[in-house]
Amino acid sequence: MKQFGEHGEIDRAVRCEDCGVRKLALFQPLSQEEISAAQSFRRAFRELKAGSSIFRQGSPNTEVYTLHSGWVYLYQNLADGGRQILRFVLPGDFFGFQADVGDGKRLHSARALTPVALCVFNRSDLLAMFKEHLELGVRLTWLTAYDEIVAYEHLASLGRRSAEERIAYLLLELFNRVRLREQDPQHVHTVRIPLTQELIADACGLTQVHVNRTMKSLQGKNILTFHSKKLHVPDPDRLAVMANHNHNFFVLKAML
Amino acid sequence: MKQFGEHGEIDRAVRCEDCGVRKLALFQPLSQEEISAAQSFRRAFRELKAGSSIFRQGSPNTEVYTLHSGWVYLYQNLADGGRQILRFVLPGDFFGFQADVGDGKRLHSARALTPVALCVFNRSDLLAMFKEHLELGVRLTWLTAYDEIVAYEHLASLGRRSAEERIAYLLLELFNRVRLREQDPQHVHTVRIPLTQELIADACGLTQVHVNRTMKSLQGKNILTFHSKKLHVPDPDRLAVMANHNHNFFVLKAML
DNA sequence: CGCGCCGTTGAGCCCGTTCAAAAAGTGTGG
DNA sequence: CCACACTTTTTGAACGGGCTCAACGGCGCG
Repeated sequence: MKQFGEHGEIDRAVRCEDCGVRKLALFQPLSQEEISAAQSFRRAFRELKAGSSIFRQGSPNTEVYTLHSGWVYLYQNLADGGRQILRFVLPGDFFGFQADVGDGKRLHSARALTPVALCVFNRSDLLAMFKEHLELGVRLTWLTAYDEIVAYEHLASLGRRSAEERIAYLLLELFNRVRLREQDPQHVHTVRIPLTQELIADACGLTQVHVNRTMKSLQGKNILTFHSKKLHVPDPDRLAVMANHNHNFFVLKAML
Repeated sequence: MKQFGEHGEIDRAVRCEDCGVRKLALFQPLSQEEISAAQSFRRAFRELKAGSSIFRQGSPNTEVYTLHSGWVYLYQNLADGGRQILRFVLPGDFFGFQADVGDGKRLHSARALTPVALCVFNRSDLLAMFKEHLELGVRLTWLTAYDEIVAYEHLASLGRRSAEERIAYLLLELFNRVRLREQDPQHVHTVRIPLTQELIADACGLTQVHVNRTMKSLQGKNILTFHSKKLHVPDPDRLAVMANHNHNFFVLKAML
């Protein structure tokens, strides 16, 4: 048996084959054998309070994670005190896999937005996983490539979109990602999004004050409401028009 | 033997083991055996004129490429006519590998900035490459993860940086990447960068007019000069300060 | 020479920022 | 259940970085 319990507790850890978020995760379309292989590589099941740091830029790049429950965000701190959020991580998502560049240090930080539970793997085990279970390696590559195209969509958003469009796009994306985790996505119009206006601002490259005003305006147009962490979208198609990020919306839509 | 010559000519294709850009490429740290395996998977060696389209968003996602010579850029067209450049591709770089999302269509476009020569591979052969040569698969994953962190750095740039900083950062990055391809990088202070101000604008999320004014100002501060495609940087460290993108610079520096 | 692409310059405007302060949650302990 | 502290949201007023629109200049190329 593996050494669990470094921070988390073994008895609260779910076995991979019984895991409810697995259908969304790294190990989704895999055989029983591959799933137990994955489980054998798991090094810890770690539970953290909201606001905890998971890793920081500059720290050694040794672990990778699957988020079991809660929300995580990846961000970069800038010299002038600014912060850019790079990605929001939802249950089932894989994160923390970063190319090794020279010094083996993290280039960005990860923090728990809510209380979270993580499945922890050693980065150094990945090569062995590759060797023993080709499908796991292929899947890791696919996930990394997927994160890359998502990052590219966000690049286009930050580079070329107005405040209104950026916010609409971010909320639409999160709305759809959360809906995906529901049993009947098409009929869900209200989802819980545990963000503050400041976090939205840091993800969209705007100030909190301007996020407030812009969301007010979106509300005035009956595109969405967002109160006490509940995002309500009466007509997702109208929000998509607002986001003006044509084709990507169809991608997200196709996954529903 | 494989069917070459679809667009390019077999006789101008270099064998992988003799290839000058290989040291920078996907197949860099590999054994002789793996290199010839890579070569056996190459489907074409394709030469294109400056301005040619390599693939377009919406087209089927079937090929991947190594750039043998010239410059390529990846970009996304937006509904309102705007354009965001996602990445500049230099000789030896791998590109065109995109996660398959539902419909198997490209999410962005690629275009030749200069005359280019490409080594073309079939996307569908990648799995076989994985199976037969584990190291090639690991390397592909590493490269994809590397592209992701580069995209994240650009996200931070577009989200949180001033026009001056964005331009300084882009030019510093390209300066260092081109220098890497020289025999004695540390002593090179002038490199050829085949960009127009409009392309710089589309990469930095600015207008061409404002790029012009900002570069003028950088020139006035003796940070750099850029005339007839020649970028001269008297003191890269000062440019790095201007770019204000602290740690990433050290990454690029470490690779020199 | 003439055409087209690219770079340069000017004037005015607007989106988003900055600074500041108040109001409205939200959680905690008594 | 209230008092208190802290976080988050809301609102106002003024500023400014980057945009828009427009015209001109320069250079390469057929």
